[in-house]
Amino acid sequence: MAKKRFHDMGCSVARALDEVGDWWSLLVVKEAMMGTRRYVDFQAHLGIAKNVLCDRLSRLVENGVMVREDVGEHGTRYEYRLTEKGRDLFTVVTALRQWSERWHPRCDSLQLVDREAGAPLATVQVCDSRGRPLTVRDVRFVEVGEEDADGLVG
Amino acid sequence: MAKKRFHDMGCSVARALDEVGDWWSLLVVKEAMMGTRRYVDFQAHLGIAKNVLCDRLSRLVENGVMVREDVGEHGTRYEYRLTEKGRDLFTVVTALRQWSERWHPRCDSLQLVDREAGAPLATVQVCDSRGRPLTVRDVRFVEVGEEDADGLVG
DNA sequence: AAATCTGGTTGCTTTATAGGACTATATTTG
DNA sequence: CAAATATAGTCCTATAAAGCAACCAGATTT
Repeated sequence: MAKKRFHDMGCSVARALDEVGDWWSLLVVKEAMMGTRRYVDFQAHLGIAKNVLCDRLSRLVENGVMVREDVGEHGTRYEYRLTEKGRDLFTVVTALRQWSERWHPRCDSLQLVDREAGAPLATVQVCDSRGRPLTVRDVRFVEVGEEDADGLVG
Repeated sequence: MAKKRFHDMGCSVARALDEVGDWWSLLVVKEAMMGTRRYVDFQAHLGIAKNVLCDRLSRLVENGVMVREDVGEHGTRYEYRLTEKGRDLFTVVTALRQWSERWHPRCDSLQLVDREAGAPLATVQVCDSRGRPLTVRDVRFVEVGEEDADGLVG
């Protein structure tokens, strides 16, 4: 009767969600991407309960998405920072952000721009090997080593 | 003491996760993207509890991510299908899939290929307005209407 | 007529989450 | 020097959500 976990479902999407699909997890990652590093700041900015924050940070550290570093020059002080693996979730978070902006406009006052030019980012898209955009209807799922056809989606 | 929802946090990522960030929600969407349409099939393929599946499907329909269609030619029969909004989550799901494949190789036997060429997809990336790949360290978050600087991430 | 299929609902148990009180160490303030 | 503040938690309790099995109702198949 324990909460079902997804890591053993033989599906990479499930495996990913097992690590970052909990309530709050991706928001903690997103907050870290905005520069937040300290426990109290995560707590204040997100409005998350302290014990839940504790649990999420621990799990993210366990899974190699973040690291906890002692920076206690003055007093008890730690920093939670994204690892390479964590920073690599930028695509996921940005895809979510853009999806949200397309379907619920004006719910956010923040905009992402590239640091160099100050211009808005391009839309994240799934593309084929030659860079042409694809929808879910343009793809097939094949067993590695086998051929497999399936119908249209939607 | 009710579960905290994210829709009113003034953050588009939070808003997105409020709709599809529940345990199981994105897996249901992913399953639909693979062609599954019927209640019993979602249940069998995912191994999700029936009442939870009920709740997730209802919420996805409420939020316009899926639709429930009566196709009861023979007996009680409905189909749950993705809407345009739901299909638009393809980028998010694919980004998650690719992230997972990078960080936990060989946990899935399925591969996505484009229907036309049969070739694997390109890697989903965040790019600037001219198509050059960006990491989270290459972006800034600005208040719309204002300028705002922030430090490096990670 | 009985069994099966489909799409649920209900009740029960376990786990998660929210919120507040509390702690321990270290630092800053008066 | 004493008191207040800061940081990073832990512990406890109440409510909500998840998992599981049993049950149900209409329609179809056997």
